[in-house]
This record gives sequence, C-alpha cells and structure tokens, in this order.
Amino acid sequence: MHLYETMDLPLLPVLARMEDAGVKIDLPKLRDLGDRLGSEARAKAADIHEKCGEIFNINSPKQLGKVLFERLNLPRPVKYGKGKVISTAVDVLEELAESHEAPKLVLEYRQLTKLKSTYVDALPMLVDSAGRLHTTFNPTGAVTGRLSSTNPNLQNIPIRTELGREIRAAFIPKEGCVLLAADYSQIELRLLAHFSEDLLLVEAFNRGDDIHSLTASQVFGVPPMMLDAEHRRRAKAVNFGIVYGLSAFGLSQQLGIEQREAKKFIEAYFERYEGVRRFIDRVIEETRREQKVRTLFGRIRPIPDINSKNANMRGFAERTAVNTPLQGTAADLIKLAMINLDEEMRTRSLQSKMLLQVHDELLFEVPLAELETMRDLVRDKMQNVHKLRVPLEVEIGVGPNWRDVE
DNA sequence: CTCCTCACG
DNA sequence: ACGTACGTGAGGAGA
Repeated sequence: MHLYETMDLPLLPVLARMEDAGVKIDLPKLRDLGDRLGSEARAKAADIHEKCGEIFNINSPKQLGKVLFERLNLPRPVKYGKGKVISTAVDVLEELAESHEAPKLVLEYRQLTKLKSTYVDALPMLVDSAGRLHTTFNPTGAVTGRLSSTNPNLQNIPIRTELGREIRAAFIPKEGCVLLAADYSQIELRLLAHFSEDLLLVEAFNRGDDIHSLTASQVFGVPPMMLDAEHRRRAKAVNFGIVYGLSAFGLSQQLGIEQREAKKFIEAYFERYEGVRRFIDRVIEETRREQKVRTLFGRIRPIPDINSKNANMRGFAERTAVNTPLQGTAADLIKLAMINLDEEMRTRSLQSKMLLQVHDELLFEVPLAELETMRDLVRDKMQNVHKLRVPLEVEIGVGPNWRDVE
C-alpha cells in the first residue's frame, strides 16, 4: 500500500465536496468594512504625506525608501538588503518608528490597504449567487504534503489583529446552522515528542502540562511557580524555533535580544532536552546519506542540498530536513482524519458540511440538531486518527461566525 | 514577468 | 566569513 492509495487519492473526493459546498459570506458586513478601511486609509495617507512633506506613492517600496532614507535621512537598517532597494519591511519600520512619526503611520496604512485589497475588495467578486465562496484546494500544493488553497486562498484569512478579525466575522453559517472549528493543539511539538522520544517532552504531554511553561522553566532555570508572561513568551519562540530548525541569529531577531543570549538559550534547551538533540542529529545524518526525508507515513521530500559545499545552502537544507517530518506528518494526520470524518458523516447521512482545512484546523457548517453529534464525532476522529506516544488534543469552538467560535 | 511585502499555519 | 528560523498565495509596483 502506498501513500497515494491510502491517503492522497481518497482525499480527492473529500476536497471536491468541500470546494463544492463553499462557505457563506456576509456581504453587507464586508461592504461596510470596506468603506471604513477606505476612508481610514485615505486619512492615513494624507497624514503621511504631510509628515513627510511630499506626495508620493506609499505602496511603492522604492518611493517610500527614498522619502525615509534620503529626504528624512532616517538611519538605515544594519542589513542593507543586498539589493538596490533598502528594505522597508515591518521589522525595519518598527525600528525607525523610534526616530520619526512616519514609519508607524506607514505600518498602519499598510495594514488598512492590505486588508482592503486582498480580502474586503477581492472576496466579494468571487461569491456565487447563493452568497457562498468556493476555494480550490491543491492536494500537492506544498512540498511538505500540506494542502494549499487558491482563488481565493482561504487559508490566510486574518486573525491576528482586531481589525483583521472583522473579516473573519464575515464568514458565517447558513440559516439554522452554526460554524464549528476544530484545531489540533501544538501538533508539531507533539510530533517532535513522538519522533524524538525525549523523556521530558513525552512525559509532559502525557501529563497534560503547559509545554511552553515547561520549556521556560527548563531553559531559564526558573521554578514553575516563578514564571511570568515574558518567560513564557520567550519559551514559546524557542519551541517554534526548534520546530523550524533554529539558529541563534533567528531566535535573537525574533525576540529582539543579543545573539549571544539567544545562543545561551539554545544551549540550555539542548542540555535539558537531550532526546530532541539526538533526534535532530539523527535526521540530519540520515538525510545526508539518503538525500531525502520521510514523514511518519512515508511521504518523501528530496533534500539534495544537504551535502552542498555552500554552507548557506546546507544550512537551509538541514533546517528543512528537521522541519519536514514534523510539518509533513501533521499534514498526513489531518488528511487521514478528513477522510475518516467524511466517510463517517456520509455513512450516518449527516447534513453537516466540512468546509475548510487550514493546516491544523477544520471548519464545519453544522445544523443545530447535529451539534452535539458533530462535536463528539469530530473530536473522536481527529484525536484518534493514529496512535502516537503522546495524546493528540483537539480544541473545538462553535459560534455564529468564524471569528466568534469558542 | 520579478520583486517586495504581508496575510495565514 | 557568510547569511540565517519552516511552509504557502496574493496584490501592487515597476520593468
């Protein structure tokens, strides 16, 4: 039996049904939001032009760079951006905000125009006559085995800012239904525990401990009772870094700390989580021999650059080799769960519809009469999709729109 | 078309 | 000494 037969092929009709179902959109809400974003963006632009003493196209990184670095003479970022254009990306503008009012305004302007152009203006044009929006899922969209979503991409609907969440609130269920969102909690770290068999990590997940607090306690040498929010925030970044194949530089950028300090955190981490260190070493070594990595279910990703003479390319390849089994196995697991769930829903003639998959989350439209049935079914099929050395936890939220699911 | 930027997990 | 966190898709600028 190959992956293709057990997983990728059976997933196709499931994806087709999801695409066909589509998700209902609150068009008046989007229109109101568009008006708000539009007028706020115009006001913001006028403010920027006044503070800079010049009218220019703020959307043009080239023109913006000229104004900031030549006209206003703001300090150039350390990393010049090897090209001709000096970077005006978020982290650069955040730093410049300390020297002048304009960069902060530009960031606010960018948020408004991003939300308007990419979502509020673009999505309504794709809504069908029934008020529903249909994406296309690409089953092989990502090299790791993840899906991707296009035309429109419904896997990057805003959630991180209050204003962005207004867009999410425009995703609604049809009459008589609610939306049910189910997401795997820390699935990649659980898979790291599974693969590495690291004692601390496995036992922590089996006890149901807060994993970021544990890492904070281990890395910073602070007793659990004495941890504050900042400890936990930094530990969370360390855990993310481990999954991505971290470097001291990357962690220091992420946390805004010295590279020396980041290096100490990383060393402390591997001293405590020896199983994780061995796992990373083993994956890199195996990848060097085979020039490829595999997920738990045998999905293969070639990593030819793992033996490159170019240290930079080799570094990329090594981080990729570490990350792929984690990201890729998570993708395999949710694909399997989707197949099993779809099968069960059809067998039981349920009217609920699976609508979207966002990498570690599934979204359903559920008639009120099926709510408790679906809660139990979704949790069961997702959590028990495959037996691992640690439990898989699924958080389920229900609500009148995609923002207010809890 | 490529580059930059930024939305998500 | 070098450049650096993994994986995507989309819109606007500019050539």
